[in-house]
Amino acid sequence: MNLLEHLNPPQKQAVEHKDGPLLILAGAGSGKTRVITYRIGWLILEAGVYPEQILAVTFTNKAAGEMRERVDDILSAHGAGDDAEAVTISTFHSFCARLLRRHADRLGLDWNFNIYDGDDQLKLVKQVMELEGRPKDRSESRRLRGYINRMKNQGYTPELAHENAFNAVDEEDATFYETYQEKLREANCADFGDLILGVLEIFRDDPRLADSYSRHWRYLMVDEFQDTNPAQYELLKHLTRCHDNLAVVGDDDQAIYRWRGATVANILGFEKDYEDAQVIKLEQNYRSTSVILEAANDVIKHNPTRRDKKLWTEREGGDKISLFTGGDDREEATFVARRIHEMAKAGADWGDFAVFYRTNAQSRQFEEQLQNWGVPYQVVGGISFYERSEIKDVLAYLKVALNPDNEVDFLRIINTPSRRIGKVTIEKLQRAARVPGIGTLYRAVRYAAGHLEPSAVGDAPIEPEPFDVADEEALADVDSLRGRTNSGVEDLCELLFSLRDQIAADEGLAHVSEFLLDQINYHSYLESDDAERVDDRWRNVRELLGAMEEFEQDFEAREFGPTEDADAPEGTDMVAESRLAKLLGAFLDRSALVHSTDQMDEKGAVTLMTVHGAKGLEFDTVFLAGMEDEIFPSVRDQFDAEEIHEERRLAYVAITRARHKLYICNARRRRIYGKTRNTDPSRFLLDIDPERIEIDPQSTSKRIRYSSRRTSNRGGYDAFRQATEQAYFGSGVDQDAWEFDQSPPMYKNQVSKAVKKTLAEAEDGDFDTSFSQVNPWDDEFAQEDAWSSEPDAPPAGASPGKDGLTGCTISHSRFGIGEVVNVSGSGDKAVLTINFPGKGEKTIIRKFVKVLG
DNA sequence: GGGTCCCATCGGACC
DNA sequence: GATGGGACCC
Repeated sequence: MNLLEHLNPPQKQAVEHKDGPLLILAGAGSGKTRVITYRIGWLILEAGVYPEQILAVTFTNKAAGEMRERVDDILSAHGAGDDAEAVTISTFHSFCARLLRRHADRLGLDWNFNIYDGDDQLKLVKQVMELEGRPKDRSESRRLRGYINRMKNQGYTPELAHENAFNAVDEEDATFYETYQEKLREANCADFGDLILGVLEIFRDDPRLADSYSRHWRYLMVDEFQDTNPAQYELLKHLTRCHDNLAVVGDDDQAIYRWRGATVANILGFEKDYEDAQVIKLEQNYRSTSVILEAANDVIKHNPTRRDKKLWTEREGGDKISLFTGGDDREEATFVARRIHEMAKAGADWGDFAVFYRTNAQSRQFEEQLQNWGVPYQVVGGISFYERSEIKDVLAYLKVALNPDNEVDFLRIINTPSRRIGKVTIEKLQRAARVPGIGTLYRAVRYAAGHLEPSAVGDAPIEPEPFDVADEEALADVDSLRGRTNSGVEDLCELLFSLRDQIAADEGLAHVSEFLLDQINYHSYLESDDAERVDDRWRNVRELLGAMEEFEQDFEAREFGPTEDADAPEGTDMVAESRLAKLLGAFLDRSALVHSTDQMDEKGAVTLMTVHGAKGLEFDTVFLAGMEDEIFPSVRDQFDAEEIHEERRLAYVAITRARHKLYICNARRRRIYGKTRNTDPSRFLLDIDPERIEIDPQSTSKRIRYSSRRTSNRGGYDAFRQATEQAYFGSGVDQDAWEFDQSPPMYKNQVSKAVKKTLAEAEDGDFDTSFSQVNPWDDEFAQEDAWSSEPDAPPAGASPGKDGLTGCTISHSRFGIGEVVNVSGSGDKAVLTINFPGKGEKTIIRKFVKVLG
């Protein structure tokens, strides 16, 4: 069989691993997708495994799609093309969404629940805050959303959140989480975190159900394993209850989703959890030249506690990395556009180029300049198609039609386009919704519209049972809305009834939407809303309908997992039984879970994306833009050791995307939040051996270390340190809060506020203002040589401990015995990075550990 | 009671 | 630069 002939020995070994746990440490560009797909092929073709028994999990739909395609190719080439369909290849979220749909009732959800995205989630948080009489506070609502997501990523239900609360603030947040969760269930909705956590709850509750799924999918494979969070890890544990055939592929150096709850401990400690795990390292890089690879290594080697591995390539040498420094961010963008234009003229394809930046906001300059130079481009990410307001509007109607309890979406559509239902009316309806016997906003609207009897599509009758004066008043208020001429409430009610009738009658999805657009006169609404953008937005709406038609054609309710375990469908709801309801549900799920990075397939255009979006991709020529401190690494992360490690990994990911040529760009001055500021070159850029860099002839600055600041940003760093210590030691908080471990509790926020303040003070003083007067060009004449200047202050966390603690064994009251892997600062307040076997790495203040020697 | 406009605020990477 | 909330006008 020639299946394995194109694989190198470790790849081959990984592919031919059949049973038992397997950890594949796959460096950037080492062919990991190849290994996964060939292993799937090998299991089916050579090892007698049924395709239905294989489950491959990825993080993005794009990765899943690509994997399916390649599995399809491999199997087809060996005459088993039909088998590819039967393999389950899915993202964590899609996979869980499907499981959850099947067993929704076990969580107190109905079959027709909707999925809330981050925006919807924030709206619900605000509603709950209002309900609790908390003051409106934007940052507080965001913080609470963040808290809830963190808990869910940890696999914590509200109950567990309470159990793990350290202090009063935690308790309060956990209580909020509890209320939020109740409201979410009342709305018959699930947020992203719920998809995973919900399945966990079901499995925790009924291990036998987990067993049956575990017996069904006997061979599991997980891509990008370093980005799994504790909840996802637990999910995998449930799914491997009846076997231990778990093959994971990952690279700890590419872990960039810590902020999403991912924990590298999963990959660093895999063998501890799966004791007889085989470990295979893929270290040969097939993608990049050695110049690029070594530059990446220059950067990443500053991170402590990496799994030992060394990438190598046969592609010795290669073009040096070109550095361009512009006077400002506009010059930077102009350079990129012009250089791409030149290279394309010389024969390169537009599709060979990519521009990476740290934040989406940076894309604007590049878009403008690329347009100026007539370069075709596509922006990946940013505001996704499904996040556009016109798309969300249309989908909100459909979501409510399917699931009228969905309050967030109900509020979205109640007066869009205007039905003259304003704030006061909405408040009345919301009060009425709380009257027993009414219960939801939808039913309040039906009540207000006089539809007390059940509707044709099986809604329950409305029988309000007021039990106090407030209820009576609420009902009287809502009664008063009834019967007014042109009542918007009645219109809305009629519209929802028709939509539900059409779903029950199994009309086409696009047809129903067409009807909707017509009924609400959506085009004129768009026109009145924003006359300039109406064409654009209407085109988006048409595109959505096109997507529906396409989806409808391909749709077939496919089997998913063991059929005998499906919870029996119940009820005689006409909507529930229609094909269109299932189709619509599936379409809405996909809309919620598909991100715009997933639909990037245009050839013949330059790709613009964030570094996060770039993971897993490769391009001939990469422009890595905005390589300045406070941009990359991001301001928000530069003082926390763990965060800076993550930023460094991000830089590593960016560099290793390039096949032949890497450009690194930055600007000496940049407009940020409306203010122009001088910049410092990124510390990651300075990490790269200058041997590998050449200054582009067009560069404004002829030096790598172009900064004209008198001091390095050391001053800011010291200010930070002081602020941190004050924040920690001044407020007398609970000791356990001091470790900023994988699940940073709530103190971070308090600290960062103090830090911000101190930094602001530092800048008001002699720190920042002084160099705004310095001629930005003067460093060309500076006396220091570009390379003879002192090395930068080591980044936080990477400086060697003065106490000689590194390598010491210590003990901690909660985590037990561990080994110090890194020290920053000194004395009692030194920040230690400690590896606790089996528990992963924690960052703990010196005075809370006992040094054993 | 609803609609509009202006001001203030805040700003990350994503399923 | 977007977005949301509140003041003010209709």
